[in-house]
Amino acid sequence: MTRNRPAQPPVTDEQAFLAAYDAAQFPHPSVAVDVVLVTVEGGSLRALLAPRTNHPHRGRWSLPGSFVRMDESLDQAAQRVLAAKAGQSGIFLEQLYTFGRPDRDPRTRVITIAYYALVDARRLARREAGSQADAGGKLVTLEVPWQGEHGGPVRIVDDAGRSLPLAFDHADILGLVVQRLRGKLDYAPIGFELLPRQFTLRQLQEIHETILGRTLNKDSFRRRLLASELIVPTGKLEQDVGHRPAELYRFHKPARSKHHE
Amino acid sequence: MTRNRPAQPPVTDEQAFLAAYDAAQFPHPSVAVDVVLVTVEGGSLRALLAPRTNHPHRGRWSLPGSFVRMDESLDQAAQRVLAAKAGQSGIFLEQLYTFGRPDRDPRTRVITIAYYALVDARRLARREAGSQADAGGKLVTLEVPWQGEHGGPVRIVDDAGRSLPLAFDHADILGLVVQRLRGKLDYAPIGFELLPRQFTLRQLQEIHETILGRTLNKDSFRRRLLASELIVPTGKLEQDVGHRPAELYRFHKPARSKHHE
DNA sequence: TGACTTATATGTACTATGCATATATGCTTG
DNA sequence: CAAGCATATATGCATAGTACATATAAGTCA
Repeated sequence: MTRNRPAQPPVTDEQAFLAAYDAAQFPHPSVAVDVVLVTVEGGSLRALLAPRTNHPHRGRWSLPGSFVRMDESLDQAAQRVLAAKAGQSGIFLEQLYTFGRPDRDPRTRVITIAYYALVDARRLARREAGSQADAGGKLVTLEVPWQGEHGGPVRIVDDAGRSLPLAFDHADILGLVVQRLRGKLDYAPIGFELLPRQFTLRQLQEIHETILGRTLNKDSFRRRLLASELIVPTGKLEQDVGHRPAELYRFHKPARSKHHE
Repeated sequence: MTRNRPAQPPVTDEQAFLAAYDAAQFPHPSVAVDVVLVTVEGGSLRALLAPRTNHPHRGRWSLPGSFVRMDESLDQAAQRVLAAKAGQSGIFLEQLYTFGRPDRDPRTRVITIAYYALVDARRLARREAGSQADAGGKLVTLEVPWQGEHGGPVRIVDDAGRSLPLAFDHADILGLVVQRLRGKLDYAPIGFELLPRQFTLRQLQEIHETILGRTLNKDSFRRRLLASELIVPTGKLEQDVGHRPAELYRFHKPARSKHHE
């Protein structure tokens, strides 16, 4: 260990340090999860946020989150937040990235594991109307000021088009969600998570276009999806559309499985 | 700091809970970083691990890691580990995933943010010989028992081909590294990180084939790389190869930038 | 019934890729 | 020093995927 380190504990051998480690003698950071609940509505990406009612960053908008309890996994903590703040369960939820700048929360050191969740807009609206589990949360529109997978923070605007201030580093978290969605879209079946069980190809294409922030070629999109065997036709047609109705499809999960923690 | 909480705090409103939150009254998990230092050598993926000398999982092999200090970022903690355990700095280092199963460490709750680092095998060998910063760490070979991006844990074997036992959930961490590398390889310039500054196309192809675990078409690989403008010819040729020498190229960083925390 | 709108199908040019073949070049060996 | 060797580099061609254009089908609505 040639590196000169500050006065910190005299660690000459890290293995010995780990063995002698006493949870009570060393300051621990707080650990939280923040969840970005994403949906697509009216050609826009939308996320659930709430204005802060207390001290740091009062009035600025922040993501639903919670500290991680000692007896739950990170995934369980994120599911708990999702259930408490949005009344949602059983939906797509995946770890995004862990944010840990020492000064990201002025009160104390808080490391947060960010998650993102995807849900059909209609289902979210139904649930939100049924119970008031939202606790002040609102769906706001995401404005992405960059193209492709360049990355960077995003802005949020309310339904009147006014820009809203964001708390902590939540603009970065939202930006990374968009970057991740754009990157995963063409190799992972995530578009389906934002639609009802049955949907038309046009609806799926609009989901993709909204996420990517650009238009797609209709024929190529059709052929690619139909050839992918990710979707199967139901034989049913959409109803009450004022023109020739399109066939309804449903998602057919691929055979290969993911494996994580 | 009490370990077991009496009754869970009466959380009816999460905002109020956050405001009333006192860092000292609530048990915090320990937070660590683990670093997977990856290199490619002799057609195999290799990673730096060390046998544990103490209590839990004594004798099993584990990744270099450290607890996160209160005044450093997660990236800084990972860099510190890399410098202390491998004598490496200024190399590619990126966050992988955060592992937090409550029982992943039998001593206490430890949440670990896993990083992976990529380095040229020759550079690693040079540095390792120069200083003995390794502290018991050894390069072991990764055996990947799955194809493509299917995912799953991996095995490690020593230079004699013997399988070695892994500590904690480190088999999962290593597996996710391989999965991530395979996924990123064809859209992110990571192959170059495993080569010296100047390299031949053949060398780069061997890096890709080792990571992907399958052979690639030589001509397609050539054309795709040359068309990508990620590499520029140096005009120099490789030396002492016993056959016609190939031209040496160097990596030319693309204009677009990444943006993270 | 016919106009309208969108879905669905077909055709064509272009591009990327896999595969095969031909040529170039530094090194090795007799 | 010349011939052979091994690999690099270049070229040609068939195939697959995609962008773009056009044609046909099928519901709705006046």
